Amino acid sequence: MQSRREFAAASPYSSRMRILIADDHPLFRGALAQAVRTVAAGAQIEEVGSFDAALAELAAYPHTDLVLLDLHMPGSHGLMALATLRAEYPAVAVAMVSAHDDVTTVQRALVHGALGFISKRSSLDELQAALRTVLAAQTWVPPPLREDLSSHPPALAERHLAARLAALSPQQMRVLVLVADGLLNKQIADRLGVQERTIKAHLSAIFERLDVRNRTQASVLLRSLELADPAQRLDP
Amino acid sequence: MQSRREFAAASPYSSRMRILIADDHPLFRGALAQAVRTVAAGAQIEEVGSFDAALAELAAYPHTDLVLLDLHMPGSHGLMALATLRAEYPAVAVAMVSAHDDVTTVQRALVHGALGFISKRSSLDELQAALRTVLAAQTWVPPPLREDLSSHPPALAERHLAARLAALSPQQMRVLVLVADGLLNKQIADRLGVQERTIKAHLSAIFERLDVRNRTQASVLLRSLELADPAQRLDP
DNA sequence: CCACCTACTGGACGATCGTCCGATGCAGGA
DNA sequence: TCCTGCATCGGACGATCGTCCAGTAGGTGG
Repeated sequence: MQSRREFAAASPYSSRMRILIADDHPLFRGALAQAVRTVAAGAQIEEVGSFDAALAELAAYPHTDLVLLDLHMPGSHGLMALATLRAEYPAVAVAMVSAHDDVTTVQRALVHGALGFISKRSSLDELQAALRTVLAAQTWVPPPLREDLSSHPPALAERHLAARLAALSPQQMRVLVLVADGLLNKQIADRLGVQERTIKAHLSAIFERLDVRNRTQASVLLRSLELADPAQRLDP
Repeated sequence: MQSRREFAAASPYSSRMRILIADDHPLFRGALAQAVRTVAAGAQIEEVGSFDAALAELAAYPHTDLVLLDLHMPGSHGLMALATLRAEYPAVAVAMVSAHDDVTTVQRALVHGALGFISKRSSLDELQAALRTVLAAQTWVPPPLREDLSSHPPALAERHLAARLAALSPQQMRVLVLVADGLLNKQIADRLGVQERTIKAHLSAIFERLDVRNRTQASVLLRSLELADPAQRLDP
């Protein structure tokens, strides 16, 4: 799949590996951390429960080796979180973690730069195997899906979309995310601490790279990374 | 669930029932038509393979009694097709038909005005029971999901979204769809055969009813009806 | 009949958008 | 070192957006 930069397997001679676990389910997050400790004894593990917290953690420690990113958590709009993270930290490997492990979703995650896709329905053995694989900078997908994935290449439109989004610089991606929230240029400028003029310059570049004509079309492209959230029952 | 108008069960004394089957899979479409013929002998059945064709058919025969609408077909962006159809023909009952029958999707379809949800994985007996139910203007959902659906009410945000979108007039919905495609006001005006001034007036009303401030936020709302398409492999 | 909604249109106006020209400083790769 | 990309900013300008004021016409239901 397309990747901005090759991931390097963490060398045993280097400093301790740093692994960030981002999942809003504390129990599963803990189980994930325990599994990581089992397969990578010396790893330094951080746990967060929201996408914003994950971004903050990465901002503090940009040299993180691997992020285990839940597909559905507060602030992460499906694959938008993956794209944001890939734009901001191209050198950081990201493995998606989700129970929503249908072929198309896994395929989309890989196309958009995920190193692997770990199913939450994995057994402990499988989970550990998955972690060993991604820690060695190898792609992992749930075994039952491998045949389907290899026989059905991703849609051309999806790869095209991924290529266009991957062409954006980190700041451009930040601007695009805010545009897709419906903010005005002035508001985006204030949010990012720059002049409105700068936002306009970014937008012109964004439109050119995404091959669109206005902000609405650009946000449609980004929003297409949104996935239907299978667990959006906030109303008891 | 919310509905603009109550559906009336087709009276046996009235003229023949008119049923529109919209599904891009010819085989399943035929099977569906056969099942309809079995449970409603005298019904007049029309079959189309795209959402645009469905709209054209309804434009020609607005007095259709029931539409069996595939969730994933060319031109229908997930639940956007349902919303469009409900806005245009509030009196026409719509039953969604899909193999993508997870609880959340079914629930969203009902919230957005579907009379029922028929799973493509149904047996022939179940399919006929489902058709009899929706033809009697009763809600149908796949039996395995009924317990889940009754115990988990839909998200407040989803109902709020549905209420706002259902408040739009047919023409306003048409405008919104084109806005969400990134078209300029002038382009929308040309497409609908009116003045740009009129589009602006519609947009002001749309923004007020959707409680948003600009076209980008409005298109985000509409696009949230989009579902991840499980079968978007166009690339052999 | 009248109130109400829908659809369409007009003038005017400020706000916002997006692009054209240009510029600077900085970091990283060839 | 040179070159490219990134990020920032400026002026100017036309295009577009969105709202304020207003009006006409048709259909529907109480």
